[in-house]
Amino acid sequence: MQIGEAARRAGLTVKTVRYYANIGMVTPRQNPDTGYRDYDEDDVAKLQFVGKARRFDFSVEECRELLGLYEDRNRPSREVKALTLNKIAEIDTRLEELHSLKDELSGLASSCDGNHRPDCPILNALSGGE
Amino acid sequence: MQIGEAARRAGLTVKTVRYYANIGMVTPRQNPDTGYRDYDEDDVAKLQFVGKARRFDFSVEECRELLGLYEDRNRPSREVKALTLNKIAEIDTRLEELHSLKDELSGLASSCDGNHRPDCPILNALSGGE
DNA sequence: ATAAGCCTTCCCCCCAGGGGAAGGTAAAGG
DNA sequence: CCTTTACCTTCCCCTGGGGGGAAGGCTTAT
Repeated sequence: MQIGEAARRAGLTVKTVRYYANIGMVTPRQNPDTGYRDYDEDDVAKLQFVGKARRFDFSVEECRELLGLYEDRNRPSREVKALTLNKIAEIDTRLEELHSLKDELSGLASSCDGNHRPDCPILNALSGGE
Repeated sequence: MQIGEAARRAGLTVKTVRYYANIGMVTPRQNPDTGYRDYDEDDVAKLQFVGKARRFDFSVEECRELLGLYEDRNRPSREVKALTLNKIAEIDTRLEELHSLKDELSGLASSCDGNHRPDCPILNALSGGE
């Protein structure tokens, strides 16, 4: 099938699918007559796989790794689990950062009247010494 | 003072300070003899302000806006508070996304034995139809 | 004289594609 | 048979927020 239908079936944009072909992640055959990319069911399955992994916040490089494991029928599940736990740890770190950021901003916002007068504790905090 | 000391005092890199000059955010005078950028105390204060706002996850464009409010001695604090509440809402959204992402990944990870055998529920979930 | 330590502009790099131009191809309708 | 429409191709520039480094210029200290 052509790239448009493959993209539709995988729930991705044509641009994205073409990008994955360019970086060698999902490489379809090429129709020698038209020069068009020619996707089969296997390619679509890989595109769906990558699309889903991306939605799980795996980077493109991590997706490439997962795809390698996915295609290797004999790899130990340990490797996949390690990647997943790693990703969870990253998410945890980011969650903590965002939590403390939110706490600080919330503190500032609640100390600011938000009225028509120019005095503003938020700006004072931003301009104050570290 | 030269850019190096201004950067040091603001806790930023020279590259960053030069970037802020290029995009017109903090624009020092220019020494006509050497062509070097020439920062005064006011510039350093602005750099510190922007550096701090960046650490609070404000984008460069938002920093520019905050800086404008900071320099306007008569603006209502309302405007600053609105920007801050907006940023808090963004952070909340991202927090929710990351939380549900973590829940899903954690569920997958706990269902995977992580042993030497190839069967892996994580990959099955990623390849399963959405 | 030369090395160190500043500064300048200029250009390419990251990520994960998006937007759009210029041009080839295929199928359907008039 | 011709045209419109809907595909597809490659190519290049754009995003954010700078980082890395080249090539070159200026003082100052040794």
